[in-house]
Amino acid sequence: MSSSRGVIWDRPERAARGPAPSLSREQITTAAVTLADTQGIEAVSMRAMAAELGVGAASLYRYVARKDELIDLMADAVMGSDLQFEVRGDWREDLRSFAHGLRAMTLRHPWMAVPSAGLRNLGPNTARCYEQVLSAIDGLGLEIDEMLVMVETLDAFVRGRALEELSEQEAVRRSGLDQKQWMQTQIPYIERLIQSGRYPILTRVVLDARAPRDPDRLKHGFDLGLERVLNGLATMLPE
Amino acid sequence: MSSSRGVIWDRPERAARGPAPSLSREQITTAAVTLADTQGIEAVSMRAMAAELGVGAASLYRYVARKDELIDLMADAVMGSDLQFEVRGDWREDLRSFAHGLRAMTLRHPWMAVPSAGLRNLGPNTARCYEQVLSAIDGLGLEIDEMLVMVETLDAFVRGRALEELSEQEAVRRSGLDQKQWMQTQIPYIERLIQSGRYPILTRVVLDARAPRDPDRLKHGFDLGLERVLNGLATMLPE
DNA sequence: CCTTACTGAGTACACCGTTCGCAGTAATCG
DNA sequence: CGATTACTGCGAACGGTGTACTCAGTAAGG
Repeated sequence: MSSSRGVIWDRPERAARGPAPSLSREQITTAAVTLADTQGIEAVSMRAMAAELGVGAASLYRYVARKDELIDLMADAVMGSDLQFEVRGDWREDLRSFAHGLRAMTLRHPWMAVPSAGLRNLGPNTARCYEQVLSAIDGLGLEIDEMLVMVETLDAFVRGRALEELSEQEAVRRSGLDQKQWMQTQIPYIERLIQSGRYPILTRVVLDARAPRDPDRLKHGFDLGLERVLNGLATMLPE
Repeated sequence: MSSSRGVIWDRPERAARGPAPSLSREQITTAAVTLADTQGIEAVSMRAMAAELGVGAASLYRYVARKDELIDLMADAVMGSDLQFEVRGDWREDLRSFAHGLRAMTLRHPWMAVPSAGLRNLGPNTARCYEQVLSAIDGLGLEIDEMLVMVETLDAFVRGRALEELSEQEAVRRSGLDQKQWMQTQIPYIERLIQSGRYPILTRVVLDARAPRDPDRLKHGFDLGLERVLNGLATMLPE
């Protein structure tokens, strides 16, 4: 049930016999990514995809065993084309570059933040990215297991942040309202929270913190947190 | 469109006039949580919920404006009843306790890891939890904005880890196979990756690392990463 | 050249979230 | 005490969804 036979990356794109497919995986994938970026991931339905590509809905199942596999293709394609970072030799700078690249990629493709598109199926592009980031901390005297912990920890931070950063944005988008209007719907509740007196520190957050009023608060929070995480990872290094 | 009027936490549960509702929010919420825990979040449909509660599907819309609100209720209920941690006065121990509690909660309710159930709508229980964890780092000489960064960073790490830890488990569950069978479907692909020779470090991971063979690898990775993150957060403290 | 194995796709099934309208009921007001 | 008002439960229906089945058509291998 997982798929007709094995992982999609192991199935040949074109069969040995029979007529040539009228579509390519790449064609389908880029169409899906464009649709997801512009209309949201929930707009990527098999029928919508088929319409976009000018074929019947059922035809797509010649290319993909289940919709999940389409998502896998999308995720790996984006990892290949949109995740950019540099490995120059300074581990800290390199990991920072990776983190920024991963964040930027996720913000460009919000649907990448949801777990259905995780590293569930390690596509070739995804594998290349992790190979690259691992190479940035290779030769520092770390065991391979320690290297894994390091990358997984950083990855978790970035993805967790992206989740936080996108959750509000997604809530706004789904409500159909614009940012301002949505804010208005939240204000009365927040005020009631404050007036209840049961949340003194959250009250300070709302009243005193710069963050809620800073348009770049998410970016700032990310950058500050990232430096702390990198500080923490530095404590893993030998000596 | 966001909801009939305002946030659900601001709407009274029972109307001033008319017959008494035959269900309560709590009843609906606990039924939904149980269903999500046992059958997966995608099994939580309005019809299934209605059947479970012995009412018509449309009746649920007397309690909830959209399905999203039901998810909000579920998330906040779990934050209230299943997220346990202690604040004793040692900030590091307290944040560790929070992290462990948050991870345990997420593993017990995998659907909590997806962004649709994030802190999108800050329910009363969710607010109480964040109030509590903020109190653990109050009085350390940090600005309120710095306290926010600290909590958000830790939260991001834990949620990101939970996403990683659950993604495989979710993939297995959705495939309908058991763990062993699913593993078998992945092996040929992994072998091809290795044999391609393009991923030398990933090859070392597969061949040399203890992690892939360690049944507790996820817990270990979490604990190790958590200590690094806490080390990093310590570098935020004044002096 | 014929067998084999594929491709495209119409149709159908079993779901899904949500809306509408209507009958019934309880609290409030005059 | 009506009458009014505002609610409750919910059957039916609308427009979607993923996907299985089937069948005709086509290209390559032996």
